[in-house]
Amino acid sequence: MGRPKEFEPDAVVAQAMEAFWTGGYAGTSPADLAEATGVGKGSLYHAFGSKRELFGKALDLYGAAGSELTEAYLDEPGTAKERIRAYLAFLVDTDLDGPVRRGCLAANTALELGGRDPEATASVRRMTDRTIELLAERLRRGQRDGDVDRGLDVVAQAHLLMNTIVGLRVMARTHEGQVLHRIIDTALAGF
Amino acid sequence: MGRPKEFEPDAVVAQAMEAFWTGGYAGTSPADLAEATGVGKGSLYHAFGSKRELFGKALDLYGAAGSELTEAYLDEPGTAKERIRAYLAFLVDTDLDGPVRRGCLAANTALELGGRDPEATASVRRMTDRTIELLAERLRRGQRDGDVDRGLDVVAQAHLLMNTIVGLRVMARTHEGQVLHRIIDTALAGF
DNA sequence: GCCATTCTTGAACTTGTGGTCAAAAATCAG
DNA sequence: CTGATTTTTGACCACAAGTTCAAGAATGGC
Repeated sequence: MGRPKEFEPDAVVAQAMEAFWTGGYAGTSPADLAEATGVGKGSLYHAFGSKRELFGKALDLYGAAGSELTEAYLDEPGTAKERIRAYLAFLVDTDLDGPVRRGCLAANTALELGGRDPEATASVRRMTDRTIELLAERLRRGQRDGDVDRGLDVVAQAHLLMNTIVGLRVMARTHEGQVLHRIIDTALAGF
Repeated sequence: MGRPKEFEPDAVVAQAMEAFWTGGYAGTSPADLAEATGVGKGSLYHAFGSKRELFGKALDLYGAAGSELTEAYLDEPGTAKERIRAYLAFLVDTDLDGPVRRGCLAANTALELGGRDPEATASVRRMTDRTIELLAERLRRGQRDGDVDRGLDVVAQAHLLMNTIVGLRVMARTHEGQVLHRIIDTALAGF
Protein backbone atom coordinates (compact mmCIF):
# COMPACT_ATOMS: atom_id res chain seq x y z
CA MET A 1 0.00 0.00 0.00
CA GLY A 2 0.97 3.66 -0.11
CA ARG A 3 1.80 5.73 -3.13
CA PRO A 4 3.93 3.74 -5.56
CA LYS A 5 7.47 4.81 -6.51
CA GLU A 6 7.62 6.67 -9.79
CA PHE A 7 11.07 5.32 -10.67
CA GLU A 8 12.94 2.08 -10.63
CA PRO A 9 15.61 2.23 -7.94
CA ASP A 10 18.01 0.08 -9.94
CA ALA A 11 17.77 2.38 -12.94
CA VAL A 12 18.33 5.40 -10.72
CA VAL A 13 21.41 3.80 -9.18
CA ALA A 14 22.72 3.11 -12.68
CA GLN A 15 22.24 6.71 -13.72
CA ALA A 16 23.73 7.96 -10.49
CA MET A 17 26.73 5.73 -11.16
CA GLU A 18 27.23 7.41 -14.53
CA ALA A 19 27.02 10.82 -12.89
CA PHE A 20 29.52 9.94 -10.15
CA TRP A 21 31.78 8.33 -12.72
CA THR A 22 31.89 11.51 -14.75
CA GLY A 23 31.96 14.02 -11.95
CA GLY A 24 33.57 12.28 -9.00
CA TYR A 25 32.00 11.96 -5.57
CA ALA A 26 32.53 15.49 -4.31
CA GLY A 27 31.99 16.90 -7.77
CA THR A 28 28.48 15.52 -8.09
CA SER A 29 25.90 17.47 -6.10
CA PRO A 30 22.44 16.31 -5.09
CA ALA A 31 21.13 18.72 -7.71
CA ASP A 32 23.29 17.03 -10.35
CA LEU A 33 22.00 13.66 -9.26
CA ALA A 34 18.41 14.84 -9.45
CA GLU A 35 18.99 16.05 -12.97
CA ALA A 36 20.86 12.93 -14.05
CA THR A 37 18.22 10.59 -12.69
CA GLY A 38 15.13 12.66 -13.36
CA VAL A 39 14.08 12.13 -9.77
CA GLY A 40 13.51 15.02 -7.37
CA LYS A 41 16.14 15.75 -4.78
CA GLY A 42 13.69 15.09 -1.97
CA SER A 43 12.70 11.74 -3.43
CA LEU A 44 16.30 10.70 -3.72
CA TYR A 45 16.87 11.43 -0.06
CA HIS A 46 13.65 9.67 0.81
CA ALA A 47 14.68 6.58 -1.14
CA PHE A 48 18.41 6.41 -0.46
CA GLY A 49 19.01 8.31 2.76
CA SER A 50 22.04 10.32 1.74
CA LYS A 51 24.37 11.10 -1.08
CA ARG A 52 26.95 8.81 0.45
CA GLU A 53 24.57 5.85 0.58
CA LEU A 54 23.54 6.34 -3.03
CA PHE A 55 27.21 6.44 -3.96
CA GLY A 56 27.69 3.17 -2.11
CA LYS A 57 24.99 1.52 -4.21
CA ALA A 58 26.51 2.99 -7.36
CA LEU A 59 29.93 1.61 -6.45
CA ASP A 60 28.47 -1.82 -5.79
CA LEU A 61 26.75 -1.78 -9.16
CA TYR A 62 29.99 -0.75 -10.82
CA GLY A 63 31.77 -3.64 -9.18
CA ALA A 64 29.17 -6.16 -10.25
CA ALA A 65 29.05 -4.91 -13.83
CA GLY A 66 32.83 -4.75 -14.09
CA SER A 67 33.23 -8.23 -12.74
CA GLU A 68 30.74 -9.60 -15.26
CA LEU A 69 32.47 -7.80 -18.07
CA THR A 70 35.84 -9.14 -17.05
CA GLU A 71 34.52 -12.67 -16.94
CA ALA A 72 32.86 -12.27 -20.33
CA TYR A 73 36.07 -11.06 -21.93
CA LEU A 74 38.28 -13.70 -20.43
CA ASP A 75 35.89 -16.51 -21.30
CA GLU A 76 35.85 -15.90 -25.05
CA PRO A 77 37.79 -18.46 -27.06
CA GLY A 78 41.53 -17.91 -27.41
CA THR A 79 44.74 -18.25 -25.44
CA ALA A 80 45.10 -16.62 -22.05
CA LYS A 81 47.40 -13.99 -23.47
CA GLU A 82 45.05 -13.22 -26.35
CA ARG A 83 42.07 -12.82 -24.07
CA ILE A 84 43.93 -10.71 -21.55
CA ARG A 85 45.23 -8.52 -24.33
CA ALA A 86 41.72 -8.08 -25.71
CA TYR A 87 40.47 -7.21 -22.24
CA LEU A 88 43.13 -4.60 -21.56
CA ALA A 89 42.69 -3.11 -25.04
CA PHE A 90 38.96 -2.90 -24.47
CA LEU A 91 39.41 -1.07 -21.17
CA VAL A 92 41.82 1.42 -22.66
CA ASP A 93 39.70 2.03 -25.75
CA THR A 94 36.59 2.51 -23.67
CA ASP A 95 38.40 4.97 -21.45
CA LEU A 96 39.56 6.91 -24.46
CA ASP A 97 36.64 7.09 -26.83
CA GLY A 98 34.12 8.82 -24.62
CA PRO A 99 33.85 12.60 -24.89
CA VAL A 100 34.74 12.81 -21.21
CA ARG A 101 37.85 11.00 -20.09
CA ARG A 102 36.44 9.51 -16.93
CA GLY A 103 38.73 6.53 -16.41
CA CYS A 104 37.68 3.88 -13.93
CA LEU A 105 35.20 4.61 -11.16
CA ALA A 106 37.01 2.29 -8.78
CA ALA A 107 40.39 3.90 -9.36
CA ASN A 108 38.87 7.36 -9.17
CA THR A 109 37.25 6.45 -5.88
CA ALA A 110 40.44 4.90 -4.53
CA LEU A 111 42.18 8.20 -5.09
CA GLU A 112 39.37 10.49 -4.04
CA LEU A 113 38.24 8.64 -0.91
CA GLY A 114 40.95 6.05 -0.33
CA GLY A 115 42.14 6.20 3.24
CA ARG A 116 39.52 8.75 4.22
CA ASP A 117 36.46 6.59 3.68
CA PRO A 118 36.95 3.06 5.00
CA GLU A 119 33.83 1.63 3.39
CA ALA A 120 34.64 2.98 -0.07
CA THR A 121 38.20 1.76 0.32
CA ALA A 122 37.01 -1.71 1.21
CA SER A 123 34.61 -1.75 -1.70
CA VAL A 124 37.33 -0.82 -4.17
CA ARG A 125 39.57 -3.40 -2.66
CA ARG A 126 36.99 -6.12 -3.11
CA MET A 127 36.66 -5.24 -6.79
CA THR A 128 40.39 -5.27 -7.28
CA ASP A 129 40.82 -8.58 -5.52
CA ARG A 130 38.00 -10.11 -7.53
CA THR A 131 39.66 -9.06 -10.78
CA ILE A 132 42.99 -10.45 -9.63
CA GLU A 133 41.26 -13.72 -8.89
CA LEU A 134 39.66 -13.85 -12.35
CA LEU A 135 42.99 -13.11 -14.01
CA ALA A 136 44.74 -15.77 -11.98
CA GLU A 137 42.05 -18.32 -12.86
CA ARG A 138 42.41 -17.52 -16.53
CA LEU A 139 46.17 -17.91 -16.34
CA ARG A 140 45.78 -21.23 -14.59
CA ARG A 141 43.46 -22.39 -17.32
CA GLY A 142 46.11 -21.27 -19.80
CA GLN A 143 48.58 -23.50 -18.02
CA ARG A 144 46.18 -26.41 -18.32
CA ASP A 145 45.55 -25.61 -21.98
CA GLY A 146 49.28 -25.39 -22.57
CA ASP A 147 49.39 -21.79 -23.73
CA VAL A 148 50.93 -20.43 -20.51
CA ASP A 149 54.27 -21.51 -19.06
CA ARG A 150 53.76 -24.04 -16.23
CA GLY A 151 56.47 -22.43 -14.20
CA LEU A 152 54.71 -19.05 -14.05
CA ASP A 153 53.63 -17.78 -10.64
CA VAL A 154 50.06 -17.03 -11.72
CA VAL A 155 49.06 -15.19 -8.56
CA ALA A 156 52.04 -12.86 -8.74
CA GLN A 157 51.43 -12.32 -12.44
CA ALA A 158 47.75 -11.60 -11.84
CA HIS A 159 48.71 -8.98 -9.26
CA LEU A 160 51.10 -7.35 -11.70
CA LEU A 161 48.44 -7.35 -14.41
CA MET A 162 45.95 -5.73 -12.06
CA ASN A 163 48.53 -3.10 -11.24
CA THR A 164 49.12 -2.54 -14.94
CA ILE A 165 45.40 -2.09 -15.52
CA VAL A 166 45.16 0.49 -12.77
CA GLY A 167 48.13 2.33 -14.20
CA LEU A 168 46.66 2.30 -17.70
CA ARG A 169 43.37 3.70 -16.56
CA VAL A 170 45.05 6.56 -14.77
CA MET A 171 47.39 7.29 -17.64
CA ALA A 172 44.40 7.29 -19.97
CA ARG A 173 43.66 10.67 -18.42
CA THR A 174 46.85 12.21 -19.67
CA HIS A 175 48.27 10.12 -22.52
CA GLU A 176 47.17 9.01 -25.99
CA GLY A 177 45.94 5.62 -27.01
CA GLN A 178 49.05 4.81 -29.00
CA VAL A 179 51.23 5.06 -25.91
CA LEU A 180 48.82 3.00 -23.86
CA HIS A 181 48.62 0.23 -26.43
CA ARG A 182 52.38 0.00 -26.55
CA ILE A 183 52.39 -0.34 -22.79
CA ILE A 184 49.97 -3.26 -23.13
CA ASP A 185 52.29 -4.91 -25.64
CA THR A 186 55.29 -4.52 -23.38
CA ALA A 187 53.39 -5.75 -20.36
CA LEU A 188 52.25 -8.90 -22.13
CA ALA A 189 55.73 -9.62 -23.38
CA GLY A 190 56.73 -10.10 -19.74
CA PHE A 191 55.26 -13.59 -19.33
CA MET B 1 59.24 50.23 -0.32
CA GLY B 2 55.83 49.23 0.94
CA ARG B 3 55.08 46.93 3.80
CA PRO B 4 57.26 43.83 3.61
CA LYS B 5 55.76 40.35 3.16
CA GLU B 6 55.51 38.47 6.42
CA PHE B 7 56.04 35.09 4.78
CA GLU B 8 58.29 33.45 2.25
CA PRO B 9 56.23 32.64 -0.83
CA ASP B 10 58.24 29.47 -1.54
CA ALA B 11 57.62 28.14 1.92
CA VAL B 12 53.93 28.91 1.61
CA VAL B 13 53.76 27.08 -1.71
CA ALA B 14 55.47 24.10 -0.09
CA GLN B 15 52.96 24.05 2.75
CA ALA B 16 50.08 24.50 0.34
CA MET B 17 51.43 21.56 -1.62
CA GLU B 18 51.28 19.40 1.48
CA ALA B 19 47.72 20.51 2.14
CA PHE B 20 46.58 19.81 -1.43
CA TRP B 21 48.41 16.51 -1.36
CA THR B 22 46.53 15.42 1.70
CA GLY B 23 43.15 16.88 0.91
CA GLY B 24 42.93 17.03 -2.87
CA TYR B 25 42.19 20.18 -4.84
CA ALA B 26 38.47 20.46 -4.19
CA GLY B 27 38.89 19.12 -0.69
CA THR B 28 41.22 21.89 0.40
CA SER B 29 39.44 25.17 1.08
CA PRO B 30 40.98 28.62 1.30
CA ALA B 31 40.40 28.39 5.02
CA ASP B 32 42.36 25.12 5.14
CA LEU B 33 45.17 26.72 3.17
CA ALA B 34 45.26 29.68 5.52
CA GLU B 35 45.56 27.36 8.47
CA ALA B 36 48.18 25.15 6.81
CA THR B 37 50.35 28.06 5.79
CA GLY B 38 49.77 30.35 8.73
CA VAL B 39 48.97 33.15 6.31
CA GLY B 40 45.62 34.94 6.29
CA LYS B 41 43.13 34.10 3.58
CA GLY B 42 43.19 37.66 2.30
CA SER B 43 46.97 37.67 2.10
CA LEU B 44 46.97 34.43 0.15
CA TYR B 45 44.60 35.89 -2.40
CA HIS B 46 46.64 39.05 -2.51
CA ALA B 47 49.83 37.12 -3.15
CA PHE B 48 48.63 34.29 -5.39
CA GLY B 49 45.46 35.52 -7.06
CA SER B 50 43.30 32.45 -6.62
CA LYS B 51 43.19 28.99 -5.19
CA ARG B 52 43.76 27.57 -8.65
CA GLU B 53 46.92 29.60 -9.20
CA LEU B 54 48.34 28.57 -5.86
CA PHE B 55 47.60 24.98 -6.75
CA GLY B 56 49.47 25.46 -10.00
CA LYS B 57 52.56 26.60 -8.12
CA ALA B 58 52.22 23.69 -5.74
CA LEU B 59 52.02 21.23 -8.64
CA ASP B 60 55.10 22.74 -10.24
CA LEU B 61 56.99 22.43 -6.99
CA TYR B 62 55.91 18.83 -6.67
CA GLY B 63 57.16 18.12 -10.16
CA ALA B 64 60.52 19.71 -9.55
CA ALA B 65 61.02 17.94 -6.23
CA GLY B 66 59.93 14.60 -7.64
CA SER B 67 62.20 14.90 -10.61
CA GLU B 68 65.19 15.66 -8.38
CA LEU B 69 64.36 12.75 -6.16
CA THR B 70 64.11 10.38 -9.10
CA GLU B 71 67.45 11.50 -10.43
CA ALA B 72 69.04 11.13 -7.03
CA TYR B 73 67.78 7.57 -6.63
CA LEU B 74 68.74 6.42 -10.08
CA ASP B 75 72.21 7.94 -9.86
CA GLU B 76 73.31 6.02 -6.77
CA PRO B 77 75.83 3.26 -7.46
CA GLY B 78 74.43 -0.10 -8.57
CA THR B 79 72.94 -1.82 -11.60
CA ALA B 80 69.97 -0.31 -13.40
CA LYS B 81 67.67 -2.94 -11.98
CA GLU B 82 68.95 -2.44 -8.44
CA ARG B 83 68.48 1.31 -8.61
CA ILE B 84 65.04 1.10 -10.18
CA ARG B 85 64.02 -1.41 -7.55
CA ALA B 86 65.24 0.87 -4.80
CA TYR B 87 63.37 3.77 -6.33
CA LEU B 88 60.07 1.92 -6.62
CA ALA B 89 60.44 0.51 -3.12
CA PHE B 90 61.09 4.00 -1.81
CA LEU B 91 57.97 5.37 -3.45
CA VAL B 92 55.79 2.60 -2.11
CA ASP B 93 57.22 2.81 1.38
CA THR B 94 56.80 6.56 1.47
CA ASP B 95 53.20 6.23 0.34
CA LEU B 96 52.56 3.71 3.06
CA ASP B 97 54.28 4.97 6.14
CA GLY B 98 52.53 8.30 6.56
CA PRO B 99 49.51 8.44 8.85
CA VAL B 100 47.46 9.63 5.86
CA ARG B 101 47.64 7.51 2.74
CA ARG B 102 47.91 10.34 0.27
CA GLY B 103 49.59 8.63 -2.66
CA CYS B 104 51.08 10.75 -5.41
CA LEU B 105 49.96 14.33 -5.94
CA ALA B 106 50.39 14.00 -9.69
CA ALA B 107 48.31 10.85 -9.93
CA ASN B 108 45.70 12.32 -7.61
CA THR B 109 45.51 15.41 -9.78
CA ALA B 110 45.34 13.39 -12.97
CA LEU B 111 42.26 11.68 -11.63
CA GLU B 112 40.66 14.68 -9.98
CA LEU B 113 41.23 17.24 -12.73
CA GLY B 114 42.40 15.16 -15.69
CA GLY B 115 40.40 16.06 -18.75
CA ARG B 116 38.56 18.86 -16.99
CA ASP B 117 41.54 21.13 -16.36
CA PRO B 118 43.86 21.32 -19.38
CA GLU B 119 46.66 23.09 -17.55
CA ALA B 120 46.75 20.63 -14.68
CA THR B 121 46.59 17.75 -17.15
CA ALA B 122 49.53 19.15 -19.09
CA SER B 123 51.51 19.66 -15.91
CA VAL B 124 50.99 16.07 -14.83
CA ARG B 125 51.87 14.89 -18.28
CA ARG B 126 55.15 16.79 -18.21
CA MET B 127 56.09 15.15 -14.91
CA THR B 128 55.24 11.70 -16.21
CA ASP B 129 57.18 12.20 -19.42
CA ARG B 130 60.17 13.49 -17.51
CA THR B 131 60.20 10.40 -15.32
CA ILE B 132 59.93 8.15 -18.35
CA GLU B 133 62.90 9.94 -19.84
CA LEU B 134 64.97 9.47 -16.68
CA LEU B 135 64.10 5.78 -16.54
CA ALA B 136 64.98 5.31 -20.20
CA GLU B 137 68.31 7.07 -19.68
CA ARG B 138 69.11 4.85 -16.73
CA LEU B 139 68.27 1.74 -18.72
CA ARG B 140 70.46 2.92 -21.58
CA ARG B 141 73.29 3.43 -19.15
CA GLY B 142 72.66 -0.09 -17.90
CA GLN B 143 73.08 -1.32 -21.46
CA ARG B 144 76.38 0.51 -21.71
CA ASP B 145 77.49 -0.85 -18.34
CA GLY B 146 76.47 -4.33 -19.41
CA ASP B 147 73.86 -4.95 -16.72
CA VAL B 148 70.87 -4.55 -19.06
CA ASP B 149 70.18 -6.67 -22.14
CA ARG B 150 71.28 -4.81 -25.29
CA GLY B 151 68.23 -6.01 -27.16
CA LEU B 152 65.79 -4.34 -24.73
CA ASP B 153 63.54 -1.61 -26.09
CA VAL B 154 64.40 0.88 -23.36
CA VAL B 155 61.73 3.42 -24.28
CA ALA B 156 58.96 0.84 -24.23
CA GLN B 157 60.29 -0.57 -20.97
CA ALA B 158 60.47 2.90 -19.43
CA HIS B 159 56.84 3.49 -20.36
CA LEU B 160 55.82 0.22 -18.77
CA LEU B 161 57.78 1.06 -15.63
CA MET B 162 56.08 4.44 -15.41
CA ASN B 163 52.74 2.73 -15.77
CA THR B 164 53.71 0.31 -13.02
CA ILE B 165 54.65 3.20 -10.75
CA VAL B 166 51.32 4.89 -11.30
CA GLY B 167 49.52 1.65 -10.59
CA LEU B 168 51.49 1.08 -7.41
CA ARG B 169 50.74 4.50 -6.08
CA VAL B 170 47.04 4.05 -6.62
CA MET B 171 47.02 0.57 -5.16
CA ALA B 172 48.91 1.93 -2.17
CA ARG B 173 45.57 3.43 -1.19
CA THR B 174 43.88 0.10 -0.87
CA HIS B 175 46.50 -2.64 -0.49
CA GLU B 176 49.25 -3.53 1.95
CA GLY B 177 52.95 -3.08 1.48
CA GLN B 178 53.61 -6.79 1.18
CA VAL B 179 51.42 -7.06 -1.92
CA LEU B 180 52.97 -3.96 -3.45
CA HIS B 181 56.50 -5.20 -2.92
CA ARG B 182 55.66 -8.47 -4.60
CA ILE B 183 54.31 -6.53 -7.55
CA ILE B 184 57.63 -4.71 -7.76
CA ASP B 185 59.48 -8.03 -7.79
CA THR B 186 57.30 -9.40 -10.55
CA ALA B 187 57.57 -6.24 -12.60
CA LEU B 188 61.36 -6.26 -12.44
CA ALA B 189 61.51 -9.90 -13.42
CA GLY B 190 60.08 -8.87 -16.78
CA PHE B 191 63.28 -7.47 -18.24
C1' DG C 1 -15.51 6.80 0.48
C1' DC C 2 -12.31 7.01 4.04
C1' DC C 3 -8.08 6.00 6.41
C1' DA C 4 -3.37 4.71 6.92
C1' DT C 5 0.56 4.53 4.33
C1' DT C 6 3.95 5.73 1.12
C1' DC C 7 5.80 8.76 -2.16
C1' DT C 8 6.67 13.58 -4.44
C1' DT C 9 7.45 18.33 -4.47
C1' DG C 10 9.42 22.60 -3.55
C1' DA C 11 10.70 25.63 -0.26
C1' DA C 12 13.66 26.44 3.36
C1' DC C 13 17.63 25.96 6.42
C1' DT C 14 22.45 25.59 7.77
C1' DT C 15 26.99 25.43 6.72
C1' DG C 16 30.87 26.33 4.15
C1' DT C 17 32.85 27.74 -0.22
C1' DG C 18 35.74 30.79 -3.18
C1' DG C 19 36.48 35.42 -3.31
C1' DT C 20 36.37 40.75 -2.37
C1' DC C 21 37.10 44.94 0.04
C1' DA C 22 37.88 48.84 3.06
C1' DA C 23 40.52 50.00 6.69
C1' DA C 24 44.70 49.70 9.31
C1' DA C 25 49.71 48.69 9.61
C1' DA C 26 54.40 48.61 8.06
C1' DT C 27 57.87 50.14 5.26
C1' DC C 28 60.99 53.66 2.65
C1' DA C 29 62.12 58.00 -0.10
C1' DG C 30 62.45 62.70 0.39
C1' DC D 1 57.28 63.85 9.72
C1' DT D 2 54.81 63.12 5.18
C1' DG D 3 53.33 60.53 1.52
C1' DA D 4 53.46 56.81 -1.55
C1' DT D 5 53.34 52.06 -1.61
C1' DT D 6 52.58 47.52 -0.26
C1' DT D 7 50.82 44.10 2.87
C1' DT D 8 47.64 42.31 6.51
C1' DT D 9 43.37 41.73 8.70
C1' DG D 10 38.83 40.41 9.34
C1' DA D 11 34.45 41.39 8.08
C1' DC D 12 31.56 40.62 4.40
C1' DC D 13 29.22 38.64 0.13
C1' DA D 14 26.83 35.77 -3.13
C1' DC D 15 26.21 31.31 -3.97
C1' DA D 16 26.02 26.34 -3.81
C1' DA D 17 26.18 22.23 -1.10
C1' DG D 18 23.86 18.63 1.60
C1' DT D 19 19.90 17.95 4.02
C1' DT D 20 15.23 18.39 6.13
C1' DC D 21 10.48 19.13 6.23
C1' DA D 22 5.63 20.31 5.76
C1' DA D 23 2.28 19.94 2.52
C1' DG D 24 0.00 17.47 -0.93
C1' DA D 25 -0.81 13.39 -4.18
C1' DA D 26 -1.39 8.31 -5.09
C1' DT D 27 -2.27 4.01 -3.62
C1' DG D 28 -4.60 -0.39 -1.20
C1' DG D 29 -7.47 -2.25 2.56
C1' DC D 30 -11.70 -2.03 4.74
